[in-house]
Amino acid sequence: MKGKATSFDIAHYAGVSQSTVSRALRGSPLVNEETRRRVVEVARKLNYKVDKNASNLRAQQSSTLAVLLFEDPTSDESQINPFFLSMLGSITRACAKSGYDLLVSFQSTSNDWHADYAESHRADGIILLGYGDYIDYQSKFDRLIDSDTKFVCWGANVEGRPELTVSCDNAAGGALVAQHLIELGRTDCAFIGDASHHSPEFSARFNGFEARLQQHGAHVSERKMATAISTEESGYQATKSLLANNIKFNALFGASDLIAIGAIRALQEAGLRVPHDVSVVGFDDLAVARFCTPPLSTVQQNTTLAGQMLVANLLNLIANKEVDVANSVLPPQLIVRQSSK
Amino acid sequence: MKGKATSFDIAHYAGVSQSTVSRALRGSPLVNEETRRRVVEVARKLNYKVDKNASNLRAQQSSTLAVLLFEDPTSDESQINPFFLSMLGSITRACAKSGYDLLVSFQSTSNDWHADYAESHRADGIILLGYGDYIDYQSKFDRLIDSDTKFVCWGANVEGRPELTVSCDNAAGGALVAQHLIELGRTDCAFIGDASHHSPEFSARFNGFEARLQQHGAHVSERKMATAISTEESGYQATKSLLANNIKFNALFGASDLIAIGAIRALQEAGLRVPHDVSVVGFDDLAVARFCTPPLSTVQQNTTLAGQMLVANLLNLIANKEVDVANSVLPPQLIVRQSSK
DNA sequence: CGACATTATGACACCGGTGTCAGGGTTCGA
DNA sequence: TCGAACCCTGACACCGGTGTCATAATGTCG
Repeated sequence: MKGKATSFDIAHYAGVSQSTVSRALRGSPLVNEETRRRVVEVARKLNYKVDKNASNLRAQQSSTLAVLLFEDPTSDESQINPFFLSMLGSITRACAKSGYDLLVSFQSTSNDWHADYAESHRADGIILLGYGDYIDYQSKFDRLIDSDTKFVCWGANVEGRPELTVSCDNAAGGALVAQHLIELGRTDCAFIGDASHHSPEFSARFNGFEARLQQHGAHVSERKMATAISTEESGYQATKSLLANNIKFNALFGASDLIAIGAIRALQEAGLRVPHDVSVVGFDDLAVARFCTPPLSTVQQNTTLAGQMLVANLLNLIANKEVDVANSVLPPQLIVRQSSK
Repeated sequence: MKGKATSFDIAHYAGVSQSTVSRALRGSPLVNEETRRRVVEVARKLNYKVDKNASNLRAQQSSTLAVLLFEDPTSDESQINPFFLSMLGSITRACAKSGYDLLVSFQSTSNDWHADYAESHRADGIILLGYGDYIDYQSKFDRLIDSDTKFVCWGANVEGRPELTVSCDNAAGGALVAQHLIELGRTDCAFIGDASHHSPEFSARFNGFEARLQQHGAHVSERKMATAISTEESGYQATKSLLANNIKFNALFGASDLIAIGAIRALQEAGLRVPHDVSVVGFDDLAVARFCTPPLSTVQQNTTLAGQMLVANLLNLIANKEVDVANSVLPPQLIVRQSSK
């Protein structure tokens, strides 16, 4: 036997037609139990595996999903945000459970990625991951919708299409942080992140935070906000610039854990004690949060659930079934550790 | 135009045959420049994308690699070892650079994964990642070799086939740690990990460590060794059991960062100060290492280079080209932080 | 016992490309 | 003017499955 065995080989050895082999192996009820046993046996012996390319070509589907990871072009090329890595892990598992394969790809935000994966039939659907520029995305969403590509997106809302998004309730998360700081009596807050419309997730966190503060007569003054992307370095620099301008505060909310960790470094370098002088809270609950100094209070996003939800919703879209929109906004959870006392 | 455009559609609108379309789009020198321009133009307008399934079927290759991640069945299901996640990131990038797609899959060690991905033509080659049971692997390697599947493996050696492995020079890394502790005058060492043949990487680290110690008249006594897999919890438990037996030491080498971080927790809980009472060194240089308390001294494995090497070697195997065996053992680098003073 | 339903199977077209081969048209040298 | 060489193009078989349709074999019932 040269090369791999085909269904014709199996047919030959089992003394049936190729059609019957195909049916037998896919559990068609049209084939006699006895015949099936014989076919399966021969297939096992010849170590036969269905050729996915042939099968997918004919069936016009791929049993494959694609994950596209977008990275902030300004962030460090070599390091991938651990939050998305953890998400990737849970997506992979969820895919496996559903019998789908997973293609992974990194895309720089500027890339002309389009709907390539789906249009070339490499994947049945696409999952988009990344903190990114909301404006820039919208046109790409349109392109995907135009070409009737099935996709779901983490975080960013697709205008008028709630079924395409799975996200954490960022505003509720921000509110949890505010509530926590209020209870600690630390309402003179700084915010490091990006409250503008460029970053829908960060701004939602900020808005929820600010709204809750205002309910208690506090608020974040413009002066105490600094812009950062989700890296330790960026959080460090942003905080440093606040301190350099001699801005005072007794609490700091970092829009992501990496930002908060960078902020802590800046604070400590400036001789401020965390949490004694400044309470710090992050967002994400990365594995790092537990181990850093001091252990970081943060808002946990349930990545396992998020991954399952993304995959489940995408599969529903592909099957033209109803998507559970109500449960696609995941509840965040406050994790209090030493950094906020 | 219902459904996606095919090469026949392009042919129709460009006024040429389907064969010419195929040739034109793949840059065949057989096609006239003027004709090619016309075809490309029409293809762009109709938003045509080559169907990968058809193309792969005919060409009998997939331009896809698969990564199989093995996890210790005893480790926490929900958390993926960050070291491999980081590796995954660099592999993804290396793949993209070579124009290959990447399939990602998790496998429990017990799984009957076999050569499925390659045999069903879903991937041209396979990358194996994971700390695992060496014995268990060997039979699976045989299976892969038997079916002539192209694969490379991180860490574990494939008997007599050095071209199939990319690894860090674990022994050299262990030696670096020993040297460092010797210079600190901390030669009364504990080792947490697995020095048995079950874990080729951990035992290589231990052996290099022990050998260097012995060159300086020291060594690790049997009593000061405890077995752990690569999780924080396991490192914590193992260290705790040593301490419970009242074993004393002034240095501790954790076979991985997660182990070392767990060890630090156990030490601190027991009232021991790191590094004042015990110097702790890990292995991997996870992102966490920099942020934990105290920042962890460790041996860095260059995951970026490792990913590139894995992909490059695999592509060479697929193309039946020579593999750069000499450079497939990557040099480790000692990173000294506070945990070892 | 003939009409008809039921079950199991084979033949065959088809999915959308790729590679081979044959042939039409032009140019160039003899 | 004729043939060889060259360039470009189209026709067609083929990759390895899947789904449809036709049909043979067996069973059921009036």
